[in-house]
Amino acid sequence: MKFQKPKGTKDILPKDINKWHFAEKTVREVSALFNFSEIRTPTFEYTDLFNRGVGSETDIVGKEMYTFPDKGGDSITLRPEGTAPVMRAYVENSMSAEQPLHKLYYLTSMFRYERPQSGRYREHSQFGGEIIGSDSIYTDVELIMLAKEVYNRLGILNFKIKLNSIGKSDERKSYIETLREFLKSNINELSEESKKRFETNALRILDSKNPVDRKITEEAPKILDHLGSESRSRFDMVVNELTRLGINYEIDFRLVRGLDYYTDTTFEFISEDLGAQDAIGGGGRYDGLIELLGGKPTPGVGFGSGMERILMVAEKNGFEFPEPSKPKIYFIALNEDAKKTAFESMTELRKKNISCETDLLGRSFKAQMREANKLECLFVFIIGEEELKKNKGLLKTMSDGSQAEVEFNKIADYLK
RNA sequence: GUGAGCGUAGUUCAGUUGGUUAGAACAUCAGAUUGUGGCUCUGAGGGUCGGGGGUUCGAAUCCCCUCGCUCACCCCA
Repeated sequence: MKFQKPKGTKDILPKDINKWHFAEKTVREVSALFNFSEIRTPTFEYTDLFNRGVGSETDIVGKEMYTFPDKGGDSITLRPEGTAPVMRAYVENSMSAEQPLHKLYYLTSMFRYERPQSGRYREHSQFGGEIIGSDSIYTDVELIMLAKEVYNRLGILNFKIKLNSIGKSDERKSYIETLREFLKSNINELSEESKKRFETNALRILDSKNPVDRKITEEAPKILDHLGSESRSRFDMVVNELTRLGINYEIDFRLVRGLDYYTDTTFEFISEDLGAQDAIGGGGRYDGLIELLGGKPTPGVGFGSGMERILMVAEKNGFEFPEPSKPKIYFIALNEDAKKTAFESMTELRKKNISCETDLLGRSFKAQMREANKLECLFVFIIGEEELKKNKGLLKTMSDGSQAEVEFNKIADYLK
């Protein structure tokens, strides 16, 4: 095999494409239902956007980015996540001047240089939503509802919603001190990774999968108990509203998220039908991000959700995707003149939005019939020498085998 | 970056303690009296057994290297 696709990428072949089309259509329909508008940003950005926006201490920026110098010497990075680019576009295009509130969604590829495994690719497709300009608790709630609706429409019902709040930046800072104080006595027992994090990003020790780490952090002070009263009551209001709307969730003190821009509410959608990579979506508030990127202080909240993972869960649940459309009528032409006539008729039918197909391999009558049958065409239109003489072809209905003589320019009238 | 498992036709897989031209099913294509599909029957094409090196009279099978895939760690969607 001479050429192979790069590691962690995939070809989506025709036999699978209808699943993608349906999932994408669902995302767009539900987004419209919630009055979200699509935004498209470039596939690559200047590297600095992610260094500043996502945080240089995060793993995504620290070790997972596709970064390279372009021919002019600028450092370019393939977009590893959706929020920072959208916020950059929001600021750069002065979108706040048009209207105070924006509800945006995207559906596009993300790139991360990681070792592939189940549910993880180097290029993967993500849909996400962002609400910019409001700090209302209803924005948090609405995003969760949006994601949930998309999942539900793809037959995904058995997922958990995990919630937490990591408060404002100063609250988080002081909590981290509290956490460090607590961990200090056990620091030697922590995993190597967590030891490093003790200095750089102690919060992340909470979401370590290492059993020893987890045991130690089980008894750690909870961030929810260390929030200011405003942040705490805001979180309670989000939770109460979700309860009122009948949404099931669980509060998880370990849910701290790996991107630096998050504040207050964080949430994740977890499916038990996946392997180790079990998050089908996640997000949270990022009230400081826009200011960090040079805009006016503006609140925001958003989430991202992996299309491959969504499709995996949908398939595992046996969701029945709609069948791809088949040509309605197959033209069997038995000689050159017949072929010309067939193409005239097909041109007319296609103008009328009727899908049709004919043989392009010069195969026998029988083989063409088989092909029509395999394509599940409802009709076959046969043109041979006799038909050309009569100026009428044979329209065969495949379901019952009946045939009728039909003029070449009147076929559409007979297709019901 | 670390670890484990796995690479045989398009696909799913057989392949006996190393032994002759590497098999099956499905799929593909072509026929089964001349211009008619599904079912059935017959036949055909398709593999440098991931690649390279080694051991051996002889390697798909044993050893080494390499590439790839898969899963897990890490991290995240």
